[in-house]
Formats: sequence, structure tokens, C-alpha cells
Amino acid sequence: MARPNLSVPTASRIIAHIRDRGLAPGEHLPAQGLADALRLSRAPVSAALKRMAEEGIVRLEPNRGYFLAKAPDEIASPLADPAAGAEPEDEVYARIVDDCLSGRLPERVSENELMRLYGLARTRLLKTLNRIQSEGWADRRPGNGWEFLTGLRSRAAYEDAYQFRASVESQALLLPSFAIDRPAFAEARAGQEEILAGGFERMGRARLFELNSRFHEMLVGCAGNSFFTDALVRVNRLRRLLEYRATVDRSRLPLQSKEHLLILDMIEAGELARASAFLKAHILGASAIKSPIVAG
Amino acid sequence: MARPNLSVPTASRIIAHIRDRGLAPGEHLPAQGLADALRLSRAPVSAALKRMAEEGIVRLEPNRGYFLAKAPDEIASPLADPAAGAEPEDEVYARIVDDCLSGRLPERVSENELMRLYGLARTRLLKTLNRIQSEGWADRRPGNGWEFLTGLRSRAAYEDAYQFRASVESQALLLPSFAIDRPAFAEARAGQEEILAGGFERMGRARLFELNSRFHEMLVGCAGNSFFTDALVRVNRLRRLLEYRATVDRSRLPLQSKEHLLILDMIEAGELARASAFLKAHILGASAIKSPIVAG
DNA sequence: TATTGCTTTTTAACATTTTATCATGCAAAC
DNA sequence: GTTTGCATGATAAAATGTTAAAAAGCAATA
Repeated sequence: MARPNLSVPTASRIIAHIRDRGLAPGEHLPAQGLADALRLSRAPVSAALKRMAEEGIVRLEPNRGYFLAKAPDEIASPLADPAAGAEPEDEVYARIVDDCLSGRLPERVSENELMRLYGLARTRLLKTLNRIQSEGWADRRPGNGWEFLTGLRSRAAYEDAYQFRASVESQALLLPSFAIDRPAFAEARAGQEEILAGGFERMGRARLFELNSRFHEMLVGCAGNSFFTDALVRVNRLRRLLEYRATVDRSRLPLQSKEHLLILDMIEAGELARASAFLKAHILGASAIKSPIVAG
Repeated sequence: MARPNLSVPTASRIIAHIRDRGLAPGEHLPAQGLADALRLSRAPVSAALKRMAEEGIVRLEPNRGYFLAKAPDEIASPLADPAAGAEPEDEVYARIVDDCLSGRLPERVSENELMRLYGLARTRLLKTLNRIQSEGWADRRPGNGWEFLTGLRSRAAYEDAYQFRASVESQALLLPSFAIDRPAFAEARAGQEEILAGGFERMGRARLFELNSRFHEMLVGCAGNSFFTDALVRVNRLRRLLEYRATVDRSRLPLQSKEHLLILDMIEAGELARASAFLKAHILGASAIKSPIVAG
């Protein structure tokens, strides 16, 4: 009935801020300073600090302000999760797309029908539908109703997405503006080695997907061309939804990660053309193997 | 205060339908049949026919329905224009983006401020802002207000867009699924020849832009991969806004069209690799020459 | 029997209102 | 002098209300 409360996401941003700066326990956390850093006013910052005080992360000294109570590494709280406070809209979004994919949704539905089905107020539903539309899952029909597209759930669309990725990513490596981002490379390498060292069996599928798509997005990001990056992010958003429905063949993950590391090596050795070709084959190979479970 | 009236766009769709089928004067136009073809109910179709009757395009015989009064080719009415009834939302959208590009808009504005500036109700403004956001011109800030991005109006972003286009288009030609669409080729060829035959001096810039971007979209469309097409359409939407602000160097248009025709020839001769390389050079060459007028 | 013409019901665009939250200014405390 | 604490005003998210238009149903007509 009112504006969304920023205190939770703000708390997680404050914790990230503390970690970045490596602040020590006992240090003062001035509200205005944090507000400036996060580009907010003091109000939501104070609210966030209050919550953090309840969890024992910071300590309040009346009229003096908040002080860090724990070492950054020791903070273990739901608030520390960067995903904390992610919009609940996301949940409805996922539910609708899932229903669309599994064919539970009639091809054509009116807004009122959807409101009933998902128990949403019009504003909220519309916000979600707009997002779904912009991602290509649904289209508003002239007159009444929404049409859920069946095209994207076909095997062909899935392969098209891989063709597109293969093309965009391999071309990005060849751009004149491509330049290695050392810290990002190091981070990506660490992620892949974590998968190799047993993560491929242990990790949740969400984390696996995240690590791998982040690898590819990092690579393309090095080209410094936002059109390439945006295009890739866009496909990956769709891919995430499709692949969550597929079973992961975990036995293939180590090979995948080895190839990822190999690509980093090639690039660092300056063999961009080779890396580009290899990356392309790598992506198309993955497409041939994966079999998404999509409703007919 | 109510729903948008579909009668105008429906009329133009009906005229297109009549042309497609090559109906002769005197033929009956059953309302339900048209409604089915346009996937609407009879209500907006009847309203459209009524309007068309006022313009003398069709004739009403009481209790018998509407009958075509003119030959399809002789229909000359504002209703025949496919752009008729385009959403007025587009106008506000263009105005905001234009203000953003020319720097008339402060970098940070609240929604209320924008409502005042453009005289819009919140719902309408938000709809537009969402679109602007999804296209990368603006971003919602945590807390209050919107931030208009300056990144896209830089020279670098402009060149990045051309790099992206060059890559997407040239790769599309090389896809295994690429297949020539004869009628589309013929239409594109006709358009380019029209430009060569004096159109480059005569035509409005909107039509020139349309013909040329349609040429490129048609080419990529032949690959039958919606990810490629969508990506291109997306960049072209941005490009249109940027290039409307630039001066057109009309002396270069004939060469451009000749190159377009050459590309069609190469493809028809089966020389896809050559066509792909030439297309890439063609696009990058255009980028080097054009100088968009963008506010610092 | 198919199609129009009219009526009723449903739908969605827009305006308005409500309210929790954000931003801001100022006095008090350190 | 800097920073908190609190009060005041501004902002935007959601619910509600209103209304023109679209869909659906039905009787009348060719």
C-alpha cells in the first residue's frame, strides 16, 4: 500500500561497503557518510543500521551513533546476502513464466483472469507483465488479453539462443577494444577452479549457473562494448529460466570448467583468434548436448 | 480516461487486408470474417467500417452489411497509412529522449517533477519511463528519482552500436539456417532502386532511415533466428533516435544503396562468405563517416 | 442459415486517493 | 564543528474508482 522498504537491501549494501573498505570492529559508521556512499538519504540508512543492531552486527551508542561490532568476515546474517531484499515481484515473475513454459497457462488470458489466478493487484500484475513482455514471453493483443508465446519454449529457440551466444561472444573477443581485466580474470578463474575442486557435485544449480554465466559475461565485458554485454545478459536471462527446468548433467561440468580455464589461458597468451574460435565451438558443443525439458 | 480506440488502426489493417487479398469493388466485407482475420471482436471492426464508410471507401447497405466501394489501389485516405493510429505514447517518449539527448533534462529528476514537466498522469509517465529504462536511457535510483544516462549520447556509444551491428549482421549471413527470402529480396531491391533513382534527394529522412534499416533487418531475418533479429531491431531503435539529430549527407546515399544491391547480388550468387565480409566493412565504413550531433 | 443490428457484460486505461517511506531541515548532544 | 535525533514536508507504490471501449450474447432480417 506504500513504497517498498529499502532497509533490507540497504543493510546488505552497507555490509558490502564495510567489507570493501575492510573496516575493523569498533569503527564509527556515520549515517551521512554511508548515505552519501550509497546515494541515499539518512532515513533508509538509519533504518538499516537499526536492523543490523538487532542482529548484533553493529552497536548503538545513544547520541553517538552506530559502531561496527563484528569483524567483516564474521558477519553471518540473512542481511549479508546480496540477494536479500530482492523484489518479491521476481517470485511472481518466475511463477508466471514457469506456468507458461509448462503449458499450464492458456495461450490467451485476460488481465482480470491473471489477477485472479495469481492473486495480484492490477498495478503489480501489470508491472510483471511488462517485464515479461519486454523479454519476449508474452504479447498484449489488440483488444483484450495477453498471448503467451509458445515459440520460446521450443527446442529450435533453444538452439537459436546458443547460436546467438556463440556469435556474440566469439566476436566480442575480436573487437579492437578488447582488453584483459586482470582482477575479473582472477575472480573467474577462482570460480572455475572451485567448480573443478568438487563444486560440480556439491553446488546448487543456481550457483553453478551463476558462476558459469558470470564467466561468459565477464569475458564479453572485457570488450568494453555495452551492446555486446547487454545482448548477452538478455539471452542469459531467458536461458536461466529454460535451464532451471532441465536436468543438469553434472559429469560434464569439469570438462566445461577446464575449457573455460583454457580460454582464459589462450587470451592471456595473446592468442585471441584461437580463443575466439575455441569459445565458439565450446558454446555450440554445449548446445548440442543439453536437452531442456520443455513442454510440447 | 478509458481504453484507447482501435477503430483507426483497425481501419488501416482492414485496408491492408483488402489489398493483400486483392478484393474487387462490390465485394461483401463480413464483419465477423474480418474480426476473425484480425483477431478482434466485431465491435472495433464495425466502428472501423463505419469510419471507412464516411470516407467513401466502403458502402453500407442496411441489414446487409458493408461492401467495398473502391478498387484497393484507389484508396487514398489517411486511414490507409499503416502509421495511422500509432500510439501517442510514442510522442512523449520521443520528447523525453530528445530532451535527455540535448541535455535539457537534469541528470536526476523525481517522478513528480517529470509529471509536471510533461503534463502526464503518473500511470502514463511510468509506462513511458519503463520503456525508456528498458532501452537503456534512464535508470531508477534507489530511494527517489530517475537518473538519465549520459553514456548513450557519447560518440563512443555510437561507434559501439555500429560495431555491434556489423558483428550481428555479418554473422547472421553465415548461420547454417540462412535462406534467401525471394519476395523480401525483391521488395528490398525495389526500395534501394527507388533511392538510387532520385529518392536520395527527394525522400524524407524518416523514409530513408526506414528503407535502409528495413533492408538490414530483412537480411538478418533471412537467418530465421529471432535472437539476431531482435538484437538488431533493438539497436536500430536507439540508432533512429540518435540519427534524427544528425545531418544526413545525402551525397553518400547512392553509393550506400549500390552497396546494398551488391550485397543482395553476392548472396544470390551463393557467395555468402564474401557478402558477410563486405557487409561488415559496409557498416563499419558508415560508422566512420557519420557524425551525430550530440550535446556534450 | 448466415449475417447484421442491438443489448449486456466484461475489460482495461486513466485519474484519484491513501499511506508508508524517503528526503530534508534544525535543535540538541557529544 | 560534527553528528545524532527528531519533526516536517515531499515522494512514490499500491488500492480504489470511474468510464470508454471491446467482447459476447441474442433477436431480427435478408
